[in-house]
Amino acid sequence: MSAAERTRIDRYEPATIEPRWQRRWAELDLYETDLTDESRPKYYLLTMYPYTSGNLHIGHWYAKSPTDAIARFHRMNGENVFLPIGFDAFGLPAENAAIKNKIHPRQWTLSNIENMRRQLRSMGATFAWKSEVVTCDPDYYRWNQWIFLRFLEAGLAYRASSPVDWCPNDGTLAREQVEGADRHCWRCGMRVVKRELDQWYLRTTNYADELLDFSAIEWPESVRIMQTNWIGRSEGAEVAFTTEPDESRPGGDELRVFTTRPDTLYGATFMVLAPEHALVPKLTHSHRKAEVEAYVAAAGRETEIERMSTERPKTGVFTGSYAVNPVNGERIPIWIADYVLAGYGTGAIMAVPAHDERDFEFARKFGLPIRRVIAGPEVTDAEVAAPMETAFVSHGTEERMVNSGPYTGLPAKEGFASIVAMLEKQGKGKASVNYRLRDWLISRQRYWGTPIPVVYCDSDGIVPVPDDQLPVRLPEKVDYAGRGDNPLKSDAAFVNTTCPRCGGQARRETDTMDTFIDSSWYWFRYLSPSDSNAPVDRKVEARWCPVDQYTGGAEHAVMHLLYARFFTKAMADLGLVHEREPFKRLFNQGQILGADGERMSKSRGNVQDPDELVSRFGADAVRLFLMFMGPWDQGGPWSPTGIGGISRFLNRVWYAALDPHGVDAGDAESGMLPAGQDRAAGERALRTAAHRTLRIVSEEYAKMRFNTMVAHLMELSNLLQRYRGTAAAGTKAWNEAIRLMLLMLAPCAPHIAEELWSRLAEARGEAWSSIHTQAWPAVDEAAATENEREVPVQVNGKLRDRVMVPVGIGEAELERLVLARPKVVTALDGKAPLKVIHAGGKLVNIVVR
RNA sequence: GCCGGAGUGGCGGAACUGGUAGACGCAGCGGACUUAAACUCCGCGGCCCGCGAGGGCGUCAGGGUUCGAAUCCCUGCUCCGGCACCA
Repeated sequence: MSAAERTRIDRYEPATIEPRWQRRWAELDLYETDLTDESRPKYYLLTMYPYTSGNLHIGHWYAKSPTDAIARFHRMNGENVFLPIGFDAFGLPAENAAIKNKIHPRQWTLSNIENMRRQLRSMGATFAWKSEVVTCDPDYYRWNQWIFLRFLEAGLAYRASSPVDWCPNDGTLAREQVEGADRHCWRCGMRVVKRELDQWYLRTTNYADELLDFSAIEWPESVRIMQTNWIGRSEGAEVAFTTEPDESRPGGDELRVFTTRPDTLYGATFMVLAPEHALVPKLTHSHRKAEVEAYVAAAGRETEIERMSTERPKTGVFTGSYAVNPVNGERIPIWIADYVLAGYGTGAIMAVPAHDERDFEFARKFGLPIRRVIAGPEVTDAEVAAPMETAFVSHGTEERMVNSGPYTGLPAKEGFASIVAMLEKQGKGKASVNYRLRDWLISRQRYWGTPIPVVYCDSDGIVPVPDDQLPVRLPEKVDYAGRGDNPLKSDAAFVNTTCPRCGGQARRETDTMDTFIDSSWYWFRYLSPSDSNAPVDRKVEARWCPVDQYTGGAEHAVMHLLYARFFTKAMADLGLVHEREPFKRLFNQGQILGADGERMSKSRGNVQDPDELVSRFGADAVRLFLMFMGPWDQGGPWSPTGIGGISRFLNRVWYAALDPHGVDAGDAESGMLPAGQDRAAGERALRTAAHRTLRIVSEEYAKMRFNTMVAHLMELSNLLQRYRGTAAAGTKAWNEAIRLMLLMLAPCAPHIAEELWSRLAEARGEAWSSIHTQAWPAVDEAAATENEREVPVQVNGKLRDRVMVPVGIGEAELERLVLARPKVVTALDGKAPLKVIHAGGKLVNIVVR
């Protein structure tokens, strides 16, 4: 097609058509969901709401374009789709910006939201904007407070003093918000230190076992494994040792330990207590006092990083006391060492150096005895007696017990059970389960979050703020005064209040809630965003929950996704909701990295701005390109080089739809039907291709395989291109193929599909009705079936020929045909076939010797 | 160290449940159109040998199972994600 001819019809100009349709769709409320509509099945689709950083980057588009395509696909398939959007609007960056630019966090956040709304709209996505929630809105966070008060009443929230992870920027952190071997803050990267503080906790550990049960949800295995590991359930036993009396002390104190290896109890040669263990002062012998106190003090000063490093050699000191092993009455020394953690189990262990690597290292260093009590099936008596070079940790049905009194000779697994039973009988222990999971520390020492709704009264202690006084609002005027400190603390008008119980003077809690509280129930709020009676409308929730499909990044596997499950279960137990799982299906999309393969960040200067791409190529091209890049769960480095190919594809669709008879200049063949084809054959080929594509594409939308879905649309477009300008163009079959192409394109490239749809309707003189309200087309199976098929022919597994055969051909017939092929005859080289394999009509393999 | 996942052309990637490796696209090359360029269109394209027909090799490496392996099994290497002394 020459330039002159091309101007005969309008060019494809995304910059003019896209905003026009976006406006039109919004005017028509095309994507607002009627939550009361019960005539169609519901489909609750949720994408993780963005943090209000101010700008969307290409990663947001990568996450949200396919999500929007899913929404549109399901809507076309007759479901009532709800795809809400909102903003995660509390958090430290707002405060940092406030300090730096002297702008109020609220103002910073709200203006960022304005910009992000504009950017999100430019995607042309089907978000139900009228259901939007913004978490820094008092109408939202008052329900954080309300739910917190219900948790408090139910004993699910409590205040406790313990050593906590403290980040100089973010204040205290939950356990899962501290990352890496160097123990840094997940958000700002600062190293954390330990501090002893009074803080608020939520009892996530109450739900440890239920959180391990994933039977009601379909989540990626990797996430389930991560959560399982994070919860870290260990089955074992608690064993009571008793302290020995000596010349200065009476003894008789009970020292309980947790062990996962009761089968090794005869191998315990010493005990180790965490330096913080309550019995340490009492057990310290007078002549060891100085040394022990110095060690405890040093351990207290150390940062977590030093203490937790596995590289560091073991340290510890002897207390001077001894304990008695309940199974054999043996007297073993009690040590303290910082490799034993105060916060896990009982804060004390029995050390079995022969069968635990850490205890082994410690015993070696301090010359403590190492006694083997478990041996593998091949180990001889002589070897059992020989000194050990490493700890032997395996214990299954193969391994047997040695040096274990009456248990000697038993398989380790049996010994485990027998010893636990014996301990229980004698009252010296019991089977016990421990979890790595800790309760969720939610207190944060900063301004821009939800105030924790309690006051402290000198006479009444901790008093919850009554419901009718909610929300406890953040004061508008904030004085940062240049300190990194929480400005609420120095805000007298906020802090000083009266006790709701006695009316006397009281102080408000100045800590605010972890922002993960906000995201732990936000999808419930989307269902009734302005309900002023309850956080969740149970009627609507009953119909719409759980979320059918949740999409978002894998980085939230053990934080947000675990908190959300905990909240849902706790809220269900409080009768606030019906469902015990928040998200039925989860999909983790991959992450888009910078062109350098590194995480996109302003400081690296590798951030791709989507606005710029949209103005150059159009939203449809950007969306399609992101979907085409590769599997959605894979992500990868950003490279814009391929986007031109997508533009070309959309252009070809444009001209095929509007100008079927146009022929582009090319070689002499163009504009002619393929050799041997008449118009009818061309039409048949078009119909077959269109319906086969529809069959595959429908499946790929459902399976979220967008990259191959786009590839198949391109194949169909290439075929249309071949017939464009031929006698088959503009025929009924051609128009059908175009129609199917537009319908298939509609979920992923909504603007161009709508534009062409409306132009074609106009050309036919029909009234417009949006392509996005059309039903997904049905495959014409008769058209999609071909009557000939190509069968590859192998000789000894090597491809030698291909034959076209009628579809229903019998094996004998096919075999005769194949053996007569010249290429096959040559390949056989006169040898007689030993065996002929028909792989279900898909392939023929002739085996010769 | 432990637990996951992945290694396929110059690049992104495709290949159903063991059955034609490299779909689709990018970059590249040749051609048409153009005064010219861009755009657009037609064609070529794993590597090696060959004018060609064709042949040999080829999915991280090495071994195995099978008529047949990118796909299954064993051993090793590399990369990515998670965990960080949890007794």
